[in-house]
Amino acid sequence: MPKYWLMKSEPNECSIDDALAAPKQTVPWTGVRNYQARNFMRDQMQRDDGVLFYHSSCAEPGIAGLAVVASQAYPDATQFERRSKYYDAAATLEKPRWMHVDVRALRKTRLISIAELRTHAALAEMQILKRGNRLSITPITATEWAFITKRLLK
DNA sequence: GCCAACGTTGGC
DNA sequence: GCCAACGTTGGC
Repeated sequence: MPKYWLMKSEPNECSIDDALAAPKQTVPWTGVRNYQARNFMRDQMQRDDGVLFYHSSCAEPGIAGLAVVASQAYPDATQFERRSKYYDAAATLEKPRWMHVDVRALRKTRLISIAELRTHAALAEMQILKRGNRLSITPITATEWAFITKRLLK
């Protein structure tokens, strides 16, 4: 069974356009430093899972594109790079702490703003709409995925 | 820039 | 293992 995910990216760092312009339209989802988000990637994500590519911390937050999971999880190289802002002194090559998958962008979509998402009762249970949500990777149900891709994006 | 909400840290 | 303090997230 395919799974579906919403993955937040700051367009300053990597927008849907940036991802589409990358080699093979694929970007390593580096920099996740939250255990819950890491565990989703490490334990649950499978190649070809559907991804809603979400722009966060920007002028127009919302779903900006569609993508797929393009690899199994593997160690995040930035945790070992002393000059990286994602450097983690507690991580070792033998015992990496942070893992990530690759994400392949499929296409840019119209921007479905968070405000628009909030107007649909069918989407009320999306974690991203819950008060205080900060998790950068959240699961999406098959029903939510269908609603968004077949109704909002048609 | 504000600030609520949440995760992490570290003293005890 | 508790919990106050602190840092971060992210929409507004």
